[in-house]
Amino acid sequence: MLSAQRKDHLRQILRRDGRVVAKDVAADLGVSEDSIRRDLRELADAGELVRVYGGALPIPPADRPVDQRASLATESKERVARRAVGLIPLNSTIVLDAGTTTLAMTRVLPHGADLTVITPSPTIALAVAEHSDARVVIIGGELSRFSMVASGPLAMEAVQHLAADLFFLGVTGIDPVHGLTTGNLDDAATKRAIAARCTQTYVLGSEEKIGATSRCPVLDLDAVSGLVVDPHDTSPVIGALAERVSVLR
Amino acid sequence: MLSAQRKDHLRQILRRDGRVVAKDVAADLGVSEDSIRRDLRELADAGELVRVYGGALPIPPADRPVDQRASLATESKERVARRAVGLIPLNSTIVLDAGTTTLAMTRVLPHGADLTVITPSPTIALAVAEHSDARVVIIGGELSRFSMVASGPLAMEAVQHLAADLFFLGVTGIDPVHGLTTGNLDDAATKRAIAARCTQTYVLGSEEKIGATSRCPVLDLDAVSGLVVDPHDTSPVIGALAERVSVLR
DNA sequence: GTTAACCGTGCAAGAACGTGCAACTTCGTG
DNA sequence: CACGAAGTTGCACGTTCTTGCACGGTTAAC
Repeated sequence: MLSAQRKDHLRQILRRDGRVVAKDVAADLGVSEDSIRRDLRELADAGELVRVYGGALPIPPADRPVDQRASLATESKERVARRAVGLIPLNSTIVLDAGTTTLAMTRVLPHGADLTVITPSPTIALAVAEHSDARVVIIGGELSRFSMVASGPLAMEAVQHLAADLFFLGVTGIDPVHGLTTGNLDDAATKRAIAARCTQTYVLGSEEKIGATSRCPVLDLDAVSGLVVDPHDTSPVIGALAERVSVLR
Repeated sequence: MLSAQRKDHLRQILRRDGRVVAKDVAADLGVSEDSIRRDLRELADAGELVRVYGGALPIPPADRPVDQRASLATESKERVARRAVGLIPLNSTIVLDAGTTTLAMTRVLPHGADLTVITPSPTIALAVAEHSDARVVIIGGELSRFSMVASGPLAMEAVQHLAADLFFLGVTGIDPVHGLTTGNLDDAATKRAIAARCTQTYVLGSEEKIGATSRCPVLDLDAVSGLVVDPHDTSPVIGALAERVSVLR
């Protein structure tokens, strides 16, 4: 096991789980805890994580350089993103919708997982290319000014030619009564078309979406495979949602 | 075992396993570790991988040639961009290639000109949407890691369905003998396909491209409608180019 | 306050490294 | 064909880096 590779592994665990336990990793990789501790110390010196008793944690947002903090999602979105990334199997093809939560997902995508990421959003496409080694396929079409996503007839046609395992759907409203809603009619149609071409569809439900309703219906709650929510979210609406859809937290 | 053959083998292992362990490969191929180390060092010098203690790893995504974002447009590029934008008629449909010069064009696009801008580059798409009121159409396909442009079979197919008045082509080499060249084979094919679907093609020739030659031929000089160069550029090569193509400055 | 887990440091063994060198091959030239 | 130049390869050498262990101090938990 190469030292550099070990560090990559540590970074990945940190991104996936939000923490690193030195002892566990040492046992996992079959090396001494000393080596892990040394790696963690070096990564901490490089400013990539903070060392704590027993392992390491990500750098708290407040301590990060400002340029990083500006483009950061809220903590709720980051937790949802982490949970969602955990659903991605190796060697799979996934579709990432536009949105801040999916953008947060791009930062915690696993390396070396042989992923293909399809997206209608130029922003997401660039972010995936920058942060991971996944193949990136962009769906063409006219950019909707509303959401900066390819939509319209060109996009609808492009969608007909794709197929994927998972679709991570972003909406602006998730409500037990009104279902999944978003603000733009074209976008809603594109989202539906993508969902129809994917084996499973998961909705990303960060805090502020739960219980909200927008103008354009996208899908019914029972039309999706699951709803990924913030584990820390205690909203009672989630209980009501759970009666109609499988809730993952 | 030839050195070049060995290097191919190393590249292959790196792609397959995501790492190379010098000792293992040496044993596998029946050559000394020294030779493997030499090969790895050369591949690292060529920027194909990063050398680490014990072997080598792929280049981390963050360090790849993302010249688009990093480098600001030089003054030469800005003058070329301004001259090129002057060629755009009202109510037209144009294709903007990827590149820093086209990126500079997005900042000086006219407002209220009822433009449609088609592009295979997510970066350009976002820039156009931000700086102008043009309709933006993005060409889908697999993102080439080299240039962050949609290319490959999907892009080729998407290109067949478009039509435009003007194509502003970006290349990395413009030479009287070798013609128009770029660094990536797939990209070159995409550029050719786009040019075939546009009434006119103009090449953007900022200073550093004039007289330069890259590996992959894109088009002959006489296959394009014109070459837009920096009015301040006094390179004698431009004279030689003018014999084969109409030069606009 | 006691205990067990965790930490940092120093150290020695081993692995990997770069360099210089000699033997060998390849290639171009006379 | 002969010859020399240039390149490649493996080996030897000293150097650097990594690793696991031992030891004593520190921290968290009970």
